[in-house]
Amino acid sequence: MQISSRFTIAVHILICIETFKEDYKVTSDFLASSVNVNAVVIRRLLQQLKRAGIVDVKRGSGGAVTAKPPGEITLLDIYNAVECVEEGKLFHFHENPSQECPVGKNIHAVLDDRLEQIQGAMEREMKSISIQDIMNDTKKLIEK
Amino acid sequence: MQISSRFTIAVHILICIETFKEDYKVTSDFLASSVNVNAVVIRRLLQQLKRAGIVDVKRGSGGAVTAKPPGEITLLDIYNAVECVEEGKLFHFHENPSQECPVGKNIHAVLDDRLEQIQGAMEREMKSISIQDIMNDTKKLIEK
DNA sequence: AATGGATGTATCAAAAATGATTACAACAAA
DNA sequence: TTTGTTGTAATCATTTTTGATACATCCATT
Repeated sequence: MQISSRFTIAVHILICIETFKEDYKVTSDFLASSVNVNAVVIRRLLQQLKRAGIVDVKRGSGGAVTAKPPGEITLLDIYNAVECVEEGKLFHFHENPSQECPVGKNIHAVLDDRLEQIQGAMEREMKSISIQDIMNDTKKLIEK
Repeated sequence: MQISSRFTIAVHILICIETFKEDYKVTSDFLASSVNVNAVVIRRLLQQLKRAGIVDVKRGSGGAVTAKPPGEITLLDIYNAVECVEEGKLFHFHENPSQECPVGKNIHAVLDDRLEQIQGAMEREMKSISIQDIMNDTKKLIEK
């Protein structure tokens, strides 16, 4: 199955925060308008990003800001923050392969490393892209 | 969300077919026992693998065999065969970003390439691993 | 200290995907 | 013709996601 839209929405949120931080108070309603989803979805995501140390959210007066420089926030950080899968495992393994069958008994031993290798390649690529990178592209497009 | 267990089950199936092809008729019931899921789940997967040209399944008399050498069946082939997502896209994009917002309007333009880059890294790694590779490891473990 | 705008979070509902299971027609070989 | 198997439809339960409402909590400002 696909990786949830939480991930692309979270990236969208961070780009918004950085783009508008000078000119607007970036509230969950503001973000909800840009992304076009319910404000509660945004608040839930902001909580996850906050727990991961990526953003700060102010109660009462309101508004979200990044908690560290955009160059230090990678897509992998965001993925890990919002993709709440057990131990960050990309692949769902079938639960109870037969221990009587020679193949069933060994399937984990022969597959686990390969799956990690694949997931590792994906994560390496995610780690190589920062919010700053995407901000640079965004600025260029907006200025045009 | 995670990639469905259809993927690991499909790999398990193929390893079973190759491991037992000399000694048993590998039926959906046989495979269901090793994987420990319902036989219909196996049959559905075998159909998907068949449509992708990976296995042949015999009606009536029964049994499944690989349709090409295991060295030519990669994990990417299997992934594409069973992970029935629209256009094979790994990431689910939020549907309707606001066209009024400068960020919403451009979010696809700035993200699509990056997402493809990540997915590409994953697929490259999947393509580098064949059923033969996994068979080699499996044989070693079984013989021990 | 009252107010007003915002967050944090619980709860419920709806939609989509997964996976289990039953049932049975179609098929092929003995 | 019998037997074992595949191919596939139909149904159900479960899980995950996403949408939506509601409201207590918070905090800056008046």
